[in-house]
Amino acid sequence: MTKQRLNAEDWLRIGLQALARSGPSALRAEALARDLGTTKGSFYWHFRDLPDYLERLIRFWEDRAFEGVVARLDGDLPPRGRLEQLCLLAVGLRDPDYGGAALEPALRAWALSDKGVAEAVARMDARRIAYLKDLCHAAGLDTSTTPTMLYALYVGLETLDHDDAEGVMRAALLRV
Amino acid sequence: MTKQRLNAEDWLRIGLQALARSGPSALRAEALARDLGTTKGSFYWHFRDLPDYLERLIRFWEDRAFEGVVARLDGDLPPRGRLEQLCLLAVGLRDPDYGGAALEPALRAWALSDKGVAEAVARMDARRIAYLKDLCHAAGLDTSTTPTMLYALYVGLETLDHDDAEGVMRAALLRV
DNA sequence: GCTAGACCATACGTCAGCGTATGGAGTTGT
DNA sequence: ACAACTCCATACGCTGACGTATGGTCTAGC
Repeated sequence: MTKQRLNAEDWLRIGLQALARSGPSALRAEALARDLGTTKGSFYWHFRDLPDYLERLIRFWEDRAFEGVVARLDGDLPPRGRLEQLCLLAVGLRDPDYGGAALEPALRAWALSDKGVAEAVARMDARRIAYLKDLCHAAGLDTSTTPTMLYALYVGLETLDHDDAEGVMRAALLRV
Repeated sequence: MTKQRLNAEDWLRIGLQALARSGPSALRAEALARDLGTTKGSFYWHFRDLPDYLERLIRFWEDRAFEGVVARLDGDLPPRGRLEQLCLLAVGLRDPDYGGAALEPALRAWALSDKGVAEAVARMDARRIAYLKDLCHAAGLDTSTTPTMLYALYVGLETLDHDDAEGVMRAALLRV
């Protein structure tokens, strides 16, 4: 039932899923090939080598992880409403095709042993916090600690994989 | 200047440091031996094999990570004061001999690919959150979301390795 | 149907890291 | 001094994973 001819994006998607499921050590050509029901012959057709694949994998994530959430925001809401919607969206639904909620903790894990990944994650964090800061500013909230606090809370809830992450985030939003 | 005869604890300490510095992939016998200025002959003298070492490493952490912080609390403080002291201690000083602030994110990274580690981390999380819940209860605070919120914030700040983690935590404590 | 190119399977060389075997050096007690 | 024990160095075989080489299969276009 799995498709027989693959393209590079199939390999990248399965890579994010494997990363989310089993951590960075799952990013090996032969193991991914098994997941896709093929062999590494296909892998080395679509990618020069493993570093090439990993580099494109991290860019694949980076190209989607910011827009994916922000694009869903309701532009008609006032700043405060958009802030709350953003925080609740972030801790809520994720796309399982791209690794689901476990992806980003695994990415941070990967960043521990790969400088390029660490830089990509740092860029993403900075970008998101800057966006949160703008929203807080527009909503007339404190901008010195609140944006970082909300973001750290998001990262922590994601890491802990807490059942009622949304409830906790909601309680926190009542207090900012 | 490094000591010539080693014991098992030397290997465990260097293991936590390597884990914190470079992630789980650094937990290899020969690499650790280089760090200690010896060879894997010593490693296999003190440990049966790698699984044995890793198992003892995780227990080594588990035996210290809870008591290490709680023992420093000032018992004379009222509950609310102890809660605040605990949160600020947690995001603050760490023992670099045992891996420093980067250790626990690396442990969570490791947990992604090792079931035993995942269970140990889950036990630790549950234990700490239960302790926080007791403190919140004694302080007359909400116990449904606040303990998890404070803990997730701690985990997030630790993961982000934020410069002013203490300031962010302090701001959060003003609002619980 | 045939050819060209895109895509995949398989076999192989290479290397890193595990675990073992064995001998040797250092230390302690007598 | 010697024996016994603790601890470490080194050489070796083995496995898993990377990357290459080479040939096979599928599909599009004519």
